[in-house]
Amino acid sequence: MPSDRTSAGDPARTLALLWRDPSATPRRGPARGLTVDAVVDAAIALADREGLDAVTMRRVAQALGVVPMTLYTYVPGKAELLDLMLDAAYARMERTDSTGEPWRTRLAAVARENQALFEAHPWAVAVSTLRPSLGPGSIAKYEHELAALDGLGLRDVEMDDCLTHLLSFVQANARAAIEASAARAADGLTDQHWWDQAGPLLARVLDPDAYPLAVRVGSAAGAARGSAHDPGHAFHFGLARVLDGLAALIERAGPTGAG
Amino acid sequence: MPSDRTSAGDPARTLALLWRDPSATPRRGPARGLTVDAVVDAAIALADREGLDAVTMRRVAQALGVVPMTLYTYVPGKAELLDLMLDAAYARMERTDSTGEPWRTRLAAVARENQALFEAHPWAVAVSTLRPSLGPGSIAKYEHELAALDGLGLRDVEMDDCLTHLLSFVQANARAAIEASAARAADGLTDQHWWDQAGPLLARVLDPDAYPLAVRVGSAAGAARGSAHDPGHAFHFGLARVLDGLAALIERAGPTGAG
DNA sequence: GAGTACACAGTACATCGTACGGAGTAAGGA
DNA sequence: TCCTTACTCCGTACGATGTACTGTGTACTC
Repeated sequence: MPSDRTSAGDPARTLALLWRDPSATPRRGPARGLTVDAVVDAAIALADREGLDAVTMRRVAQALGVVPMTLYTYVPGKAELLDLMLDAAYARMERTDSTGEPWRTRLAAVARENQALFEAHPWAVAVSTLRPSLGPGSIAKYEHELAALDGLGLRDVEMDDCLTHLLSFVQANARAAIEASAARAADGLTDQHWWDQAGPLLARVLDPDAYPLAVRVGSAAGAARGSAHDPGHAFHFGLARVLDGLAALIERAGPTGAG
Repeated sequence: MPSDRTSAGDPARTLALLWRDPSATPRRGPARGLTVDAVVDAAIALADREGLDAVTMRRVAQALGVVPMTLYTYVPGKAELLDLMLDAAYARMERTDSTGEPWRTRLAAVARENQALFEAHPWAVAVSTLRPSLGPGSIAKYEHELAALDGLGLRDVEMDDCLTHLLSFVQANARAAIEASAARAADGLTDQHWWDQAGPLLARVLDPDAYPLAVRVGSAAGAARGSAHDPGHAFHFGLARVLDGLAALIERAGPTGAG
């Protein structure tokens, strides 16, 4: 499988595809039986239902009733298909209008929108690169999210820095949540079963004298996660920290439109 | 390729392997020609030199002068090999002693150690799950890093929260840096070349009236990144934000050992 | 000394992305 | 009008992956 997630192909071609540029649709030959959107939608549906691993050219083609190679007349390769999927997901994100709200409320809304994206489309965190692919979805999302940082007295570069910082937190948090639930699902082990298996060795090897903090804090954290605990705890905690961290910058910049 | 990065195998077996438990080494039969460490080291060397994609069972075996299937007498599967690689990398991290320093200095040191890990072993960000696999390397790392948060008046769970928050920032930052440089290397395009190709369409489609903030801020950010600019800018910016965010929590908790 | 548990090799299979070539179709220029 | 050309769609095929399975020979245990 030569070069999967590299997107090394002609960037102009990929951009034209992302923007559905007419130059990308042919003028001659038989009518097409499908559309790029149909391919992308089928791939997204598959990824939503069965995860990113299920998105193979064969399975997507099967869902559309065509033979695998047919997809290549719509899309240069799988990497570009993934780019298109992500941009489509971006384009369809809900964008709450929070103009007039204080900046913390606005940024919290942005964070929650992105969290919702990753909750609805867990595959998006694996595809997302944080380097926007400059499709219409990315740009619309970027524009919307920058609005939450506008009028705070930040310089342009700082606005981008702050947004990147916020989004990278949400993505890291989503990634952790997804991997945790994937690990739980992969080995169909209940926590009890897991401890029965791993406990004896762990108890022998995790010497509280050698690792006092790790054992104490680790078991406290494990107990907190394991018991009936707010599942979105890490998100709330982290978001509060991120906003506090930005506050030091924003409130120094000048409360022009801070509300 | 059934089930790659799932680590679904027997957790006890994996743990025994991580801790090099004697129960994992056999008592009968011919002497082994290799060791688990030799396999892990070969895999790490390969990953360091050619990236994680080059780490295939065949290539690792080749580097060791054995046939691919031989590796399976040392390691249950590839997923476990990756776990072992990560834990070995954790174990070998430099751990600067910063006791006595103020907490910001201590946490900054932790952040830099992790950044150095990802710089030396870029594959580690792809393997790392933020859910520690409980190997000796993970535990030693956890113990060391918790020490930077000890004596600040934080509850145990908060210590874990803060550390997770800090590490997840470093990892997200490293991921972005790696993907950026990978994208630059993948298509051997210079930035100039890229703009020649993509510029015309982009100029036509990125209407400043439709996306005023995106165009303005995006080009400012792009110019800042493109020109002679501190390459670690995002790290410094983000770290400062993270520490400011934790400060609100830590300094409220009580400056017991804040220095 | 017998039986067992193991190391190591070789072959084989399912799965992946996609290169390649052929058959048929519709638009553009003569 | 017809031929060329550009295109769609299909089928086959290739190299690569992780690893299950099946020997064959070795060294420890009783």
